[in-house]
Amino acid sequence: MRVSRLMLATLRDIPADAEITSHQLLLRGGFIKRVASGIYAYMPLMWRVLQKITSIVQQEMNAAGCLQTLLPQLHPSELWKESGRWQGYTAGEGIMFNLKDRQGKELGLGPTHEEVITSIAREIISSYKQLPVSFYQIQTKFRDEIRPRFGLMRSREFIMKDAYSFHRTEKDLKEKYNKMDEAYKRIFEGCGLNTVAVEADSGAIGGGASQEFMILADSGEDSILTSQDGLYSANLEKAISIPKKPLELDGKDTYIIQTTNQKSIEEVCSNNKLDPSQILKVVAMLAITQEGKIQPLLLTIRGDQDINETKLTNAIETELKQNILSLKQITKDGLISQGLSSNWPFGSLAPDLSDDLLINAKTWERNFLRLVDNSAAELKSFVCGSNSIDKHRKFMDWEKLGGLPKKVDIRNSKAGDSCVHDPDQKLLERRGIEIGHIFQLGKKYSNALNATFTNEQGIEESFWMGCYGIGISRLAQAAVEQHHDESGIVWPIEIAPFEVIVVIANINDSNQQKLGEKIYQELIKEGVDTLLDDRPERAGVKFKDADLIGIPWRVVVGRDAASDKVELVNRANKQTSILSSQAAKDALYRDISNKS
RNA sequence: CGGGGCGUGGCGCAGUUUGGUAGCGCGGGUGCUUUGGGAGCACUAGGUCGCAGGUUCGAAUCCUGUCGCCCCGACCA
Repeated sequence: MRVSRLMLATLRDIPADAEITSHQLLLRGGFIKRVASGIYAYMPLMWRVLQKITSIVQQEMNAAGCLQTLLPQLHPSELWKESGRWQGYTAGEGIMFNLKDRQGKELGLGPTHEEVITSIAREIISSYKQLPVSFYQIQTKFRDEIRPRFGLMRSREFIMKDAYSFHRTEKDLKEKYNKMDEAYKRIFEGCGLNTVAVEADSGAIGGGASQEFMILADSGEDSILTSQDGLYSANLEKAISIPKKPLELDGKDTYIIQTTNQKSIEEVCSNNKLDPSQILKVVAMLAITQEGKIQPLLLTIRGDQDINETKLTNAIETELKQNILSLKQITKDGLISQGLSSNWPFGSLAPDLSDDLLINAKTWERNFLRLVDNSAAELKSFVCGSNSIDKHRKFMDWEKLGGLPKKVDIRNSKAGDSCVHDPDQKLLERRGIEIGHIFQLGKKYSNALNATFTNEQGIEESFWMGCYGIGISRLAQAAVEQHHDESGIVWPIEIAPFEVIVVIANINDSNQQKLGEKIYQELIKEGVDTLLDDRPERAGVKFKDADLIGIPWRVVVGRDAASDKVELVNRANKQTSILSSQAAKDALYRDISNKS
């Protein structure tokens, strides 16, 4: 391809609406154009990158025995109602774009494809003899994100590879899961990326074991906790750890301490010579379920710890056996709108707060779901609220509070905590961009959609399912986030839009022109993805553009063209060597064939 | 949705406080010069100042409404 015909439109200034480097560089290099918030056009250079990623993914998926398909983007609501996800995905803060057709039938624009693939599997798979089987597709998905941001990192329309596997046994599923784990590692390595695999929550998709693949970057939206020895790493949502030891509180005889105007843990501590680890933090919240139930919650955790909403949501779902749509704080306004007294002793709440406070609630459940985090449950003696304003109780224990509520892990792990696998190891916190996620779904969807096969005994059984995603367009931008310098993008050669750019320094010099053309033609003939910068620009402009768009190798045909000498420049390390044109080509063939 | 910010040629911005001929840099076109790290000179094209209403002799500027975009939080590949 000739740069003169490429519609290359690079920008010198940083577009105002791009925050992170990778987004800025993709816009400046003309790789993407924003069409609306969270909706982007992939321009020719970007499309080449996406195609390269796609082909690496296809190769590994095919090698892992997955069958490529292309599933519809328009999904009938019936399927999503069968799985029970229609309401959650469309109502309120749901992320599924949805519409009605001319008959008034409701349709959703696919954010993910469990329902579609499961409904197909139930029709075509009837016997254990057909199992296992895995399908995958690479295509555009739609999610009406609450807040699109950072270009392709969180867009409303994006390209994703998703795969779904069907098995007769859990063991078989686990084997596949491990195989996919390996395939994923090869894919990311094949794309020239450094990734970290972390344990993850399975989130809205639901199911069992799950693992995310992260690209480490300060701009990442996820927090990752990793042990120093590298043996443990998990997403913050999922991470478990041992919190630091609480300071002992010695004393058996409970008494009231006056805590006037001391609302926060910090205030109570500094005024009464206490440590946050000696205090119970009690939080009143509401959980809104998919069935419309509004459940008041009374949550207790150690004062120096924080609640993890993902773990909390999971714990409540287990308790209530209903899906949670959202969680929110109980506020005075909320109490008033329920016709309840707004005089709750916020700031002095205790785990034994009476259900009587809810007795006149209009739409809320009239009792608290009480949960206590392990960190608080383990305290022998502690300070806690007294359920009356400005008073706390010192030297309390769980017996005096009428026993321990349901014990759960709803605590955020944090940097500095000890690891479970080895308490001598401390957790470190880093930021990451999630580019892949593999799940063991189990039977959640096959049960919901009644997708069964007949086993050897002639008995119908639901499929064991797995699901495996890679954000193709996000991966492309994450690659830029990981590989760039002050001059622009430094594409890993495996996914670069072109492998080589031949720059004719001065197009008016016929020696340069002829030699440049010749090298270009020969590289093309050898199957090297080559770009020829044949524009009548000054050399400096062409160098700047080549650096910005990040082509891994640059061949400069310039002053010494008459004596068949060219310059070979490595974009990543800026190393330059002056070679005969043949030697330069040989060097390129060597490097590029090593990589592919 | 809550909080913050911004909409002025393709891109980056000034002008808005205090109403009075719409400006600068980059980019585009033409010509001459230059030709290895975003060249110089000259000429030139390109703007309903997001949109709608209002106030005023007069609105980019003041008022009201509305739409869009970006950032921080809840969502996720």
